[in-house]
Amino acid sequence: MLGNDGEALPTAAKEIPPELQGLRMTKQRREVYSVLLHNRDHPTANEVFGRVQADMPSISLATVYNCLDALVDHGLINRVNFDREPSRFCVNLTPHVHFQDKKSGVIHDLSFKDGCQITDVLDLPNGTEVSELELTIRGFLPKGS
Amino acid sequence: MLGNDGEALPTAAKEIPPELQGLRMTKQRREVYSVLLHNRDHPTANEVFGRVQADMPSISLATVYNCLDALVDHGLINRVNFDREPSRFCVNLTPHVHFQDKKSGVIHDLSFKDGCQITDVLDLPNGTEVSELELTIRGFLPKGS
DNA sequence: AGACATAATTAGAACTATTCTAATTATGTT
DNA sequence: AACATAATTAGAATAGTTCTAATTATGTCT
Repeated sequence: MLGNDGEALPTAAKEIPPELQGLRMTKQRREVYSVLLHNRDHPTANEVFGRVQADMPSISLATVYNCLDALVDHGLINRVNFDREPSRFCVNLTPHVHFQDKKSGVIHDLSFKDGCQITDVLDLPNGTEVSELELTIRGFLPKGS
Repeated sequence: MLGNDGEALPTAAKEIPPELQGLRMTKQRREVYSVLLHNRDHPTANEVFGRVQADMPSISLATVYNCLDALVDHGLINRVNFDREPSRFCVNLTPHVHFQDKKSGVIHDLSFKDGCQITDVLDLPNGTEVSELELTIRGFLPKGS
């Protein structure tokens, strides 16, 4: 259903980054994280479940939810919400927003223009502390992108 | 739970704007819309249900959902989603984003700086057509705003 | 290594916001 | 008034997610 952006990807498992400190890296969490690293198409929990089952048929859906929560809590992945659709998960930790192409359904990560952030264009009271910010866009990409 | 921003508000019912063309204005839809106009605190469907029941005890929750959907479809109100929490509803039709103060829980409408829009700071491919865009922010307002 | 405390996993039940179904009622039109 | 159509309603159904309680794994301390 959803495609893959096709970037070069690390081979995971062996290359799990140091943010993992403080998170008990169980087989299940490693596998969930690895699945997310290998196919960065913003899968839902259920899609992750399906992919993990290929390597680990005995895992339960509850565990997938638990693992995803743990990874989000430790800042290794992000949760992405479009409206009230099922949450999706994203390993891209750089500041970005999400754009879903209405033709293909593919979700793309969109960066900011150099040196820009969203709050540059917003009328925020001086001294406001932003803790969480989520921007989702749907639309049509130009032909041939 | 949620407060009211305290703006001057029209008395509704009598002052329903012309966008209503094409929408059959039933007692229930009028009442739902009127409730939203009178207290602009971004209530959930369930909160709207509770408020409408004061004037119209026989209304059903399904009708409230139907009415909200109809009003959204006709562009009279907007649906607001924070994560996967219950949808909230907003009569403000001007371009704005939503900020929830983590201290009070109150949701504020935030405007753009003069002449700015979000896409100004985003790296969108040239010719991208944006159909829907939602930005939600959570954080802390400075003391005494 | 063995024993212990703690945390993670699991299956399944439970929960909640929302949507659906089918029957009834209201609306606007001829 | 009669008709066709759309809206309302109660309640059942659905779907994503969370909870519960039992089991298993993990890391630590001796």
